[in-house]
Amino acid sequence: MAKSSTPSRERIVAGAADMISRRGLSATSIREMAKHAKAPLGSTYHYFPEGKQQLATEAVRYTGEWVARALRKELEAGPVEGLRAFLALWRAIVVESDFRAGCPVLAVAIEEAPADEIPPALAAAAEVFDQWESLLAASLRAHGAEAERAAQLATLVVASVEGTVAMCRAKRSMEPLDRTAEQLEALVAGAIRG
Amino acid sequence: MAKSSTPSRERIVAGAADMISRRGLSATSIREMAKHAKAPLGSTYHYFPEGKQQLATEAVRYTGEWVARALRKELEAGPVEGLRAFLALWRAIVVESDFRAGCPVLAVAIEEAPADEIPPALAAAAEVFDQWESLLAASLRAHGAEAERAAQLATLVVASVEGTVAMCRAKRSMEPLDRTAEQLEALVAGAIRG
DNA sequence: CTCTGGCTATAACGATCGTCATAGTCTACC
DNA sequence: GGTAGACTATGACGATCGTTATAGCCAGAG
Repeated sequence: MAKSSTPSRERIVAGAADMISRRGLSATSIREMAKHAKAPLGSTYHYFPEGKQQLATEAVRYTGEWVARALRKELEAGPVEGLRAFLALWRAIVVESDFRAGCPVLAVAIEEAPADEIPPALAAAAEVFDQWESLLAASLRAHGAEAERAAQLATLVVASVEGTVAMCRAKRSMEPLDRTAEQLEALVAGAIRG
Repeated sequence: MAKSSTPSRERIVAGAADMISRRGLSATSIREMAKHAKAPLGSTYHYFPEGKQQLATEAVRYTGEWVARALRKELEAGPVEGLRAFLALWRAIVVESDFRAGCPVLAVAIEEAPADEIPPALAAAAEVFDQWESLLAASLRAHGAEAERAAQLATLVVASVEGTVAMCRAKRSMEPLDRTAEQLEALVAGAIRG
């Protein structure tokens, strides 16, 4: 085989990320994910033999990589431009879904509360947040921001955007993101200036 | 009857809020909520005849009121003190649950993505966010902050704390909240000074 | 004491869940 | 052309979901 490298597997992952971002992890069944990706149910267990956890983990990582790629590219023009791209990206997801979709990474991070062990999907979410923060912090430092402040600001950006997206969905309004955007842009601009 | 006003009903709501904050709405069953509150399943439908939606709605409002009460009290000492109390409150929830609990309002806000109509629990979440923002913004304005800036900052505080709590849970570390706290305190202090 | 009505106990309803097993199809290579 | 192995089709498993129904309990009012 091999030629294939069918986008089938990737379609499932991307579709899973989308559905998780709308309804949360445990409200999204494997059957629905398969149907949404026009793949048979059997295929999901063929590609993801460890079941739902594996699929959720890959969906988180997929989203993480997708956002990180956009972030890396836009950060080349500077931290403010990177921030603006980050904001625009989430704005588009919320607007284009008519306030129904958000961030699948946050959705997974919130729904996993095991007693004994850490599920892989939760660990993946932590790594994705770290990755986004690292990209922002590195760019801030490269433009003159002090290290500690850069780290703090990067965390604030990721956290507040995640929270704001959820608030926009609840309120069915983009005003929270507008407000957060203005504050964050001023903060980032100030950090690389002084 | 009437004398009763048994705390039974309230116990169910409080327990539901706690469980939702740990596992999310759809991962929390009514049976488990009843058991957690040591109430029979029948009672749940007696007190909340509209079922899970009603219970979720009341859990959101219950949490909203509880936080708002703490916020109102501590804001009397000023915006910075109010912010600190807000941060301490969420810090305690995360730490005392060993990173397993978060904010039930956020959990509900994220898990509801209906096609046709807005579920009452989601509307309640929007109102709770609004309430928290209003309290913070009013305090900021009362201490000299310009109105627009106060509103923006209030949104940023609520959103970033919500997001940070989720990040702390995923990373199993309080570092994100430490960083966010420092940034927010500086911002609030700056806003009421100039 | 009787009776009323808030609360509980118990069982069931259809639906759907995650997961697995098994047999079948198809394609790529020898 | 035949064989291997990737993928699909189908159906079942036990469990659990939200919800409802019905019968029973038990305190307080008359």
